[in-house]
Amino acid sequence: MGKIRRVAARRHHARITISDVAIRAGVSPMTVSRVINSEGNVRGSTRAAVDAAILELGYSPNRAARSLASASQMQVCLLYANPSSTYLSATLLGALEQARENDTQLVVAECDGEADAERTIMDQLKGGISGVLLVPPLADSLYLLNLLKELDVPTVTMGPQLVGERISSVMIDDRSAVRTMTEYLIGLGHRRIGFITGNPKYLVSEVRKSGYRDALEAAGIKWRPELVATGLFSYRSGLDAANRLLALREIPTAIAASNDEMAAAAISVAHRHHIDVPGELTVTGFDDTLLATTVWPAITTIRQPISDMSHAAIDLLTRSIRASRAGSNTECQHLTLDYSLIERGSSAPPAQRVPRD
Amino acid sequence: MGKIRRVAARRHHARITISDVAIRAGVSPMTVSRVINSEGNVRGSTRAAVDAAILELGYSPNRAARSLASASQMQVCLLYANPSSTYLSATLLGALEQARENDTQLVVAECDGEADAERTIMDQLKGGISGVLLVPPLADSLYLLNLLKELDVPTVTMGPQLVGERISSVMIDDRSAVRTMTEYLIGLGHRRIGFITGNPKYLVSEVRKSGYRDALEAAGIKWRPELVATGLFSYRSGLDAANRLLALREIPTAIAASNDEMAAAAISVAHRHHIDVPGELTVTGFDDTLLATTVWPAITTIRQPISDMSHAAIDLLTRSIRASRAGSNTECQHLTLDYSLIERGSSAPPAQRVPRD
DNA sequence: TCACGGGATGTTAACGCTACCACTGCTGCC
DNA sequence: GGCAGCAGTGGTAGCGTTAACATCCCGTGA
Repeated sequence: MGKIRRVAARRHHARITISDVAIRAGVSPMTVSRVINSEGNVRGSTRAAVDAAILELGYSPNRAARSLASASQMQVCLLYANPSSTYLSATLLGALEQARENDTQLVVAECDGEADAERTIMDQLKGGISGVLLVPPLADSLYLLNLLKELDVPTVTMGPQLVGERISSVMIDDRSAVRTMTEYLIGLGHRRIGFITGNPKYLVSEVRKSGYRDALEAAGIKWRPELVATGLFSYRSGLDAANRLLALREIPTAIAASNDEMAAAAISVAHRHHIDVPGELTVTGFDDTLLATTVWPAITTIRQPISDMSHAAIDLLTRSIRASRAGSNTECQHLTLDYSLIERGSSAPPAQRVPRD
Repeated sequence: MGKIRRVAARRHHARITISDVAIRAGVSPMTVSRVINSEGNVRGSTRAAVDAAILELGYSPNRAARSLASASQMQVCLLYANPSSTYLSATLLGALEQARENDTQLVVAECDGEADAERTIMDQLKGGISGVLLVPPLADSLYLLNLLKELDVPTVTMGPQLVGERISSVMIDDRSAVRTMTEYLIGLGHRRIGFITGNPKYLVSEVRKSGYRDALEAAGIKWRPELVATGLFSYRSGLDAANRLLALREIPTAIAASNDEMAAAAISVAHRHHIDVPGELTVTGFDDTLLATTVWPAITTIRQPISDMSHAAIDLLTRSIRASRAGSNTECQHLTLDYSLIERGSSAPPAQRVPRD
């Protein structure tokens, strides 16, 4: 008895495919593909018909088939080193969303220090990633940036635009942000404004300090070195810095800290000195981390659109990967997104000194 | 003149495929596939040969081809509602890693409240997701769990194992964790131990309180209602609860709070009452959030292995999706992972009352 | 001795999409 | 008129893997 060769009728998933759309629109699958990928050389009427069919059938392309056929399976690596979890989670959310949109696999890797970062990058490259996104503080590392440039790995940073480095970046204008904050304090009536810097080893610290100076200069307020205390971005360093500022003969009526942690520390020091915040002392932060709303009073601060930034960064990265694969040498881009000043309970006009109306 | 049909020699990506491995190992691609997917019915020696070939060639399977062939393009949705960013980032990291391993697309969606969650779930289902991971506090919502069960959507929660609910979950043993913490306090010599509960509307609050009672009972310490203050998990509610406990005629020598925020609040209240922590009062938290190490003294607390939990949860979820697709009706599982007690500066033996040696 | 069962392995045909041509008209130009 | 050029479209053959069979082989029991 002859054997009947049953053709494997792989259960049809009832999924709508490109062919379904093609039939519906009365064209070939290839044309549908062209429409989907918004290639040129498709007549307007054809395009419209296909679009209509897609809409009617609720078609959405199969990502797996797409990357298989186009051999464009993209993986990018988001590299971080102990940032605050607020920053990390916001970054991840934005990056994930954009990665999904761009049909790209997101790999997240932690490392501590540059040496470890180098190792991690090499490992990831072996693992098949085709681009790297650096978030602070790694985004600040000239060493890493040079390494990545030598390896010719498409890279985007979320951080300061490094002079001379031809690497794309997404950021806010830190200088202008601190200037805005300082101007806000001046607007409240403060004249004696202390400033707690960030860790001098990071470029962004210097940048933020410049914003403070800019505002003072613009308002014609003399810059006093004793009102600037160096911090390291940590709570502990904030305690020390605030102690120094509050030990001055004439204490400031406001303190602008370079991040929320140090601002929280300043509030704590003030309370220990029985100085009321904001009644006797205004304190402001930077970053709008969880901490800003946890302490009492809640901290007036600057919010970076972190999710939007990582969103944009991933988009930039995937584009530049595609471009470099296509052989075209794209210029690197620098995106600047808008920050916002979040006014909370830790800031108020100065008390007695400048009586207001 | 006949046309010569040139076969499109799609540029070979020099990528190592399953066939390369098969040739090297002297078997068929199918056998290699079986080895990769660790299916049964492969002889040990064959398996070894294939493994060797894989190693030699540095082969790694093409994810796109895999999901295409197995029609297993899986998307799972991680649904969250304003959890702490510490929790969120840890969850995301674990989930991302496992999702990658299981070749699954992770979609993250935020929502606030049950009504919004329902809408989000419906949207995501339309978007093609095939499973849902609920993280606290959504994991606690009977309403959502019932909804998901009715919709027959594979679901895993990171949270309490709800009685009667046939939904898989991953968690730590909260009851035992609080018991451990309380026993630690008793071991330090504390006898008068206050407890700040979580928001009564969440099951986990009750569970944690039971752990406190367990420990007291086991140590033969009488349970005093006045030593239990109800909180809501928030910093503010922690202030109120701590104020109540510290207003007692005889104040406790230790306070165990149901989370770090309330513990931080308790420390703050103690300081305002000029009570030294941990000299005169020990305070402990739960969760090991960023806050635990930010405040001073740093809080002794319980750490949940959050990344490991989401890791496990995603694995559970993808398995159950695969199972439900295969038609087999899997039992739901409940995984319990280990917690750890992190000893920090906020705990010490009680002061004068119980002189030690 | 031989059919039988079942474990181990091979074969074939998808999965849904796109690269790479081929083809069809039409325009423009010598 | 013939032919190159080009926009618009279609046909075909994969991309790398796995599902569903088909086949082989070896030990067993009748």
